[in-house]
Amino acid sequence: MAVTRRPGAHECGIAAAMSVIDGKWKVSLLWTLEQRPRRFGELRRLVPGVSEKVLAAQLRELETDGIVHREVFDEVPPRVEYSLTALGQDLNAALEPLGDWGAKHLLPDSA
Amino acid sequence: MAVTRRPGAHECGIAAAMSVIDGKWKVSLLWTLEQRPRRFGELRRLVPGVSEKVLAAQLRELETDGIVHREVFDEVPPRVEYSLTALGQDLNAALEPLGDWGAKHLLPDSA
DNA sequence: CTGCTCGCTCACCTCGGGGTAACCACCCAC
DNA sequence: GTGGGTGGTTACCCCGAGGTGAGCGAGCAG
Repeated sequence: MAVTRRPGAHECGIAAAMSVIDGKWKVSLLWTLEQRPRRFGELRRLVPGVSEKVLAAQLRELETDGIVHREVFDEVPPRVEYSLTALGQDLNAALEPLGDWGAKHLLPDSA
Repeated sequence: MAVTRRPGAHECGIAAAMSVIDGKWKVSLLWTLEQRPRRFGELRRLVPGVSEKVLAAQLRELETDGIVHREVFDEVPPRVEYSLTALGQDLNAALEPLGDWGAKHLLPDSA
């Protein structure tokens, strides 16, 4: 979304956070990785609709932002596992109120 | 951002919430309106960089989503005031943890 | 008559995020 | 040799959010 940041209490914090979760699939990835570490192809299957290119790109962005950890196992066939860092888990926790708000006020029946 | 929504606990809630705050200037608007109701031109000045077209569009989206209230005063020169609804105030509150997270972990010095 | 403010709307263009498909190296099974 | 699965990279295209500038209708100041 590329939210514009202006000085101000925690609005700048929001802008910074938004820039980190900016990307069509990042929240889905965050949420999927919350459960347990996943492999690349696993993520591709669990997040239907994402292309390999964009999946790789957004995972890399999350990695450079310190949200996910990427671990390469030198096996054959090659294996790569992505997992949430502590920072990523904090981020997911910080997203919960927003999810609750959305579920409460926007979804047809959250009974 | 147009976050993709898939079934799941409150991830769909997050996706719904994200679709509401999706727009380059919406969080800034939310934050500016949090303080007090504002007029159109006032918002344009307080949120530097936004164009009139996009300001009008995003305000209208926020209005149809029930986040802001638009009140027209039949004066001359014309006056229009935008304010947060209760729903909008709830949304801002739900965004606070995210802002705190961003301020804490992403901003250079939040001391 | 001209110009200014206010709150928009409209037509036009740009730019980049994301989609599509092909390709890579490696190894195994058939 | 052919196909499949691993985890990617690369080139190319498309579309839509957002930026730009103009206009508009009313009224008041000069």
